Amino acid sequence: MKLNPEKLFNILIKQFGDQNWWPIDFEYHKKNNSDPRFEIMAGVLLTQNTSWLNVEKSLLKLKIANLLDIKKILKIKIEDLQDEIRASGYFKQKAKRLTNLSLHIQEKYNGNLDVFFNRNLHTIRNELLSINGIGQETADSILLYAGNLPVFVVDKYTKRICERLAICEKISYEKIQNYFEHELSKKYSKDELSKVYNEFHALIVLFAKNHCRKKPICKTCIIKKNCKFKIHHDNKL
DNA sequence: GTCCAGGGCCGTT
DNA sequence: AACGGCCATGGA
Repeated sequence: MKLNPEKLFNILIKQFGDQNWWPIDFEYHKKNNSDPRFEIMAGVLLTQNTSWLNVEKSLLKLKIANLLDIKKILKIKIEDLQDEIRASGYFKQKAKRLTNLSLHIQEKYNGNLDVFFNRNLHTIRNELLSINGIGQETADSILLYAGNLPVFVVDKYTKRICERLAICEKISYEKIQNYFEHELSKKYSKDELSKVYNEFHALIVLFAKNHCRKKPICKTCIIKKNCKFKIHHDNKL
């Protein structure tokens, strides 16, 4: 059986169930009367090439300092912001990137995320891409998880899994994204797509962390019969 | 000690 | 267009 995006999605969701991303503490934002979407945007930036465990440390420090807010990010000194996010690495770059994003939304939309997200998807995407420090994956993760907009996110894991499971070749970000969105939009209605893309990417991350690592753990992998990756380290098959 | 993690920018070829 | 160096911390 040759895998395609829809089959992979069905296999993963049957095995692991709904993930209900983005991982976030909504209670904090209720108590604090703050916008959870900004925590998601900050988390997306901080997790660039960085383990989520380290990002959680930074997010916790930002909460304790009461800094998960566009205006407050813009108010404090950049050195102090760097200190708060040191645990998630590249802290000088990422402090600048958090500032770049905050400044953009503050200046163009008076910090109003409703106004920012309530526009054409591609308009927002191009705008995000124009901000230094935001590339395609970061932009799409913000659109999908903070904006609840229907975009399929392609990351390192998606590419790795696509190659190993022979779903598609080693091709560009856009081509993988177009392929997945094209296939899935044939099977799901417009209203379902945001949820499907949301769950799918979360499941890909989970599967890649648990099994399809750089050095894979194949013994307990549920899809190994479709895998063309040669080095099954712990595989007694 | 080594490897790796939910990328992106910038300069060179 | 494609590639390499760089950015940095902390867990396995």
